[in-house]
Amino acid sequence: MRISTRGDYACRALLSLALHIDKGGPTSVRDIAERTALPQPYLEQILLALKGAGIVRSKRGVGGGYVLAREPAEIMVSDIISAVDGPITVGDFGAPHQDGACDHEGQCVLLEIWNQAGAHMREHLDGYSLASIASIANGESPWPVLHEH
Amino acid sequence: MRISTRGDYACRALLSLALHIDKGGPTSVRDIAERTALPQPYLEQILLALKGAGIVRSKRGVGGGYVLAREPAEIMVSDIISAVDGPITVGDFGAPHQDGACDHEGQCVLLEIWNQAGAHMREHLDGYSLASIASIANGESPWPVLHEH
DNA sequence: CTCATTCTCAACCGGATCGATCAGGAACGA
DNA sequence: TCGTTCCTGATCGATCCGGTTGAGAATGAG
Repeated sequence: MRISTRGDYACRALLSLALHIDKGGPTSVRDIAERTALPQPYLEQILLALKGAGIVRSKRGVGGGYVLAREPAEIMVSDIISAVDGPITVGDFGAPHQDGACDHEGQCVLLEIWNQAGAHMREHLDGYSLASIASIANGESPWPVLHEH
Repeated sequence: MRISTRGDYACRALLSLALHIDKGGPTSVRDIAERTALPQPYLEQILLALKGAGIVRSKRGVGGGYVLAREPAEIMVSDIISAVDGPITVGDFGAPHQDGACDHEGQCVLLEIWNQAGAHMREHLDGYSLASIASIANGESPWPVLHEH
């Protein structure tokens, strides 16, 4: 999985929403763009995708903007990435034991290794919620201890 | 890191070399292409990159071809991927605490998460050598137990 | 009702990358 | 000298990516 700037931008925008969640009301795209220093028109497009995935809600008209649709603790980085960058996989190879991908020598084994890598990735990104990132950013929480192999 | 077909193809080709290592002599690109069912002209290009990275050696003229430059047990999947697909990272964002990437809100934290993901990836791909893959493919070894998070 | 605000939608663009091919050229061995 | 085989570099079409543009439609303040 390559994490594109879209995924990064989406996370930055949502992190900004999470950090200012006390304000209660919606935040306009313009404000988010200013706080995060991201290009506003591009950000609009990304927020639309996040809305489509049910991660944010929107309100139009004056005083409108975007709000997180769930609690920050229930929005995982993996959700965000797959909403804007598509499913979290490491490559677009067929599944093992399908479409003849394993007809030659030990190639199934390689496919399985790529799939494992994708699964690792998903697990890792599933270990961080907006809430946890926000509190690390605030200095309220330390970095979690990571399991090494 | 997105693993492209180049990385996959490179591994398949080298796995083929490892599986037929008993023959001793070099194997021509044509033979490798036939055994792996990969497009030969494309494969040539990939093998050239692998040669540049010192993973295979080549011999020209009749009876020429490619040979693994090291023991299969000493060639890691991570070596192969980074030889043909470039460094194993998850995205091309600047390093944390550099070029102003962390000027806005808690964005450093996100960068660090991406870097961790890349590191995980590298470790995972560093856990398989050509030799281990070959013996799994042969049924001589079982799959290793994976650490879950 | 009117109007500025704000989200929504769709097209578009330049550049990069990717998978793949093609056409020689250069080394090597018989 | 000649065929085999690697080597080099150019090229190609398709796709994606980061980003812009421009018009439209809902909303609420006045």
